[in-house]
Amino acid sequence: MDTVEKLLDATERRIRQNGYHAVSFRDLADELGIKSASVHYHFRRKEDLGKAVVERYSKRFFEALDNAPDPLAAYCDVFEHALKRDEAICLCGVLGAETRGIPDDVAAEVKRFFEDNLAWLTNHLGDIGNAAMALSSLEGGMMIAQSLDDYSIFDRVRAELLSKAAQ
Amino acid sequence: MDTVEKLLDATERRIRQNGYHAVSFRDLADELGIKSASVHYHFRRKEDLGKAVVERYSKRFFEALDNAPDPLAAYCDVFEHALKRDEAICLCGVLGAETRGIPDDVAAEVKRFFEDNLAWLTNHLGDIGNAAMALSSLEGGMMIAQSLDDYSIFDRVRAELLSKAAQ
DNA sequence: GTCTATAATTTGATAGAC
DNA sequence: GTCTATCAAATTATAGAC
Repeated sequence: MDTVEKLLDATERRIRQNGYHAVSFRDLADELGIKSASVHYHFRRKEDLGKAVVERYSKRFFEALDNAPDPLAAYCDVFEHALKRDEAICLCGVLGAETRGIPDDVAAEVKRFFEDNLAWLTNHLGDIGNAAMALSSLEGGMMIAQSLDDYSIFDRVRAELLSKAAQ
Repeated sequence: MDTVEKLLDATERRIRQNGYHAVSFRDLADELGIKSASVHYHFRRKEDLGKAVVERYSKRFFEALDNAPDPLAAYCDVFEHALKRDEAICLCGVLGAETRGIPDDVAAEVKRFFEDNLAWLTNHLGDIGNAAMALSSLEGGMMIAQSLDDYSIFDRVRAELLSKAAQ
């Protein structure tokens, strides 16, 4: 795997666990066994790296939703995977909470992620109210599960969403 | 108003808008027209300040819920006020997203806030599934509304919560 | 309670050799 | 593409005068 990909991996994990401002070029370099100047070679500014991470995250997110037989269940699955496999919340959930404190072009990319999510959900669920509830509760449920260090609140959110949708 | 109260105000606003790591003693001092050494006189370490802010926030939050005739509507109101009057999301929503990247004692105070919220909601709504949905969707709805710079998603969440509760 | 002064560390970023 | 070396700025925090 090339350095760029490794940098994107390490940055995504660190932002998702600690927040944008808790990620430094030196820490990333140490993790990869290189020097911080080499990180700057691949991404001149920190916001270039941040923007690239969000773009890759968003692309992968929607690819994982392709051709799902049950859209809402598939949608919940993607978030559940992100939470339990990676032991971290949604990248855009972290960055959205820090919106005003991060560079404008990174915040713009996060905004686009949420707009695309609402469009996808509205398209597949047919109702924008249900779309708003699904996105908000899953994002909030991840954040609270992380704070409590207990996934059960996320599981309850998922169960409620699917049971109310079946009515 | 004394310096401690002014510091708590400024810190709360800055964390809620930008995140924990985007708040510095110098910025706080500048806002109050004092020097950063004077901030350290009142709060020796940054985590002492952070913990005090969460404690005050939590105390005020539950005071605002006292004696509400309609618990769920009152609960939504508190979050709506926080979002629209302060033009910022929930303090613990920001800190919860940064959980692993902030000092342990601050994270512990945030965890307690969410535990208390779930207990209050479960007590007043009677069902822990509804409690999980209310807390998660309101927290998530605030965060996404901030990212989109558009409150309508929060308003939809609120409307959905109240209409589903009435069924 | 606030100040000046300062320490020690970390940060994002660049220049130029290899 | 990675390195050494370095910079300017910012950070948390402390000592001691007033």
